[in-house]
Amino acid sequence: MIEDKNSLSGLPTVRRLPMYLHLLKELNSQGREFVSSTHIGEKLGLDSVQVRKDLASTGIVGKPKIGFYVPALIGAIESYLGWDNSKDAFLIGVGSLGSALLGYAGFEKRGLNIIAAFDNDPDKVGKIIRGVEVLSLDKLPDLAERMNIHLGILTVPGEYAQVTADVMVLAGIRGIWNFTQTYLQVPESVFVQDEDLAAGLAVLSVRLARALNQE
Amino acid sequence: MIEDKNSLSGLPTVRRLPMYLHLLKELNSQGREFVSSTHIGEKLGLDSVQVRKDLASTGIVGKPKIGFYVPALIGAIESYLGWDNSKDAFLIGVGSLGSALLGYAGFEKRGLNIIAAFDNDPDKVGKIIRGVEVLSLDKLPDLAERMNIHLGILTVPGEYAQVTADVMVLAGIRGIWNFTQTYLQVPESVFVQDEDLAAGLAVLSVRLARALNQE
DNA sequence: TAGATTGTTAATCGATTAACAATC
DNA sequence: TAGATTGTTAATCGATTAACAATC
Repeated sequence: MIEDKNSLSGLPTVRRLPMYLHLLKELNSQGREFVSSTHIGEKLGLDSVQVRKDLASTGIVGKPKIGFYVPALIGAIESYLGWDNSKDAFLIGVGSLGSALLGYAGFEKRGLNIIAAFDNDPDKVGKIIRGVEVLSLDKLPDLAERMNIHLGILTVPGEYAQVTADVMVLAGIRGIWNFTQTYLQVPESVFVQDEDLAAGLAVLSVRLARALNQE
Repeated sequence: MIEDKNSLSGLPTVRRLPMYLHLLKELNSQGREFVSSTHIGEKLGLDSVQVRKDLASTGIVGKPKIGFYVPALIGAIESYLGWDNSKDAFLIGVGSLGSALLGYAGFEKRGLNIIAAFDNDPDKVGKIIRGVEVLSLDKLPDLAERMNIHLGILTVPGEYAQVTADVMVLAGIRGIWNFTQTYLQVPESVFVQDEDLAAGLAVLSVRLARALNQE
């Protein structure tokens, strides 16, 4: 079965699942056992039908009149997202954004372990930033193979994005979380997940302009 | 005319505009005068029809057989996004992500100026981080009014997100760029732009699992 | 039982893609 | 002129929302 690598089907749902998870963990820590889709929807500004459809995609089944058992729901979402399994990753480019991501506590609790960082700057190589050692980019191919790493977080300056991605692909990286502005050309076997701050800023800019002009 | 604040119409286009802009500036610096939608599409992995439709939303008009005049296109996109006008903003929460954003050079060239940062931690108040002074959160309401600030970047820990947002709204902030995981309850007159790293990580996780399992 | 809630099927909505006329 | 390219109108596709039967 061939899957279009640009297929976005189901992705809006996948993007909402972390919101549910966040709320459910809060409810769980408050000792709440059951929750209805109506309640979740109210808390997150979503329609209850959409909540039920999203949750159904994880395979969970609720009980009429009662709702969903919170611990089971948490487990189902984490399992669906694979956040109950550990995934090792490299981070490439230890600038300000890269450094911030190295210290982001949210990765670990979602199964993502950054086990090494890489940079070309001799001033940075050898340092330990937020508990992660910074290595020379030369060492990436060898290490990726030996440690069986398939995932890379790309935070280099835009002008080096493509050449760095080429190195990563050759080293066997199969997924690139791309924080640069550059559109990466990669083989079909590799997927790129773009995380573009500028896209959010664009929406923000347009909406702010509308809000300030219209009222 | 009442506008639904949750309206997403046109937003996919708005989110793609920064990509075009990035490419066009590169072409411009290479001295290229004209570019076709086909060429843009090839460089960015998009269909040429979609490129034309996206560009048309900015009001630009191309020339059959020739394409679009690059400098005019750059100007049209920047104007449509309002990136040619300066917008002042506050940043609230000077943790690792907040600090990284303070140093993000991409904001300035898109018309976003962070003119002050706020935090409740006495160790941080009074410091200057990446050229921006960190002030006590107490001072936000007074300063927002005096300086006529309507935009806030929220990077506090999740558990303080709602109370901090409440303070911001009372202070007259009209737009909140929300980097926390918390869904914010705000009045209709305020818009929230969520920027959720976990959403991207969720998509990445699901796609990586598929890629590694299926082949 | 009655009513709240789930889960499914159908309708709507918006965005993308296809087809094609207009134009330099 | 011929052909490449734009811009528009129609068709398709996927996601959201509405309607409603099933169930505890």
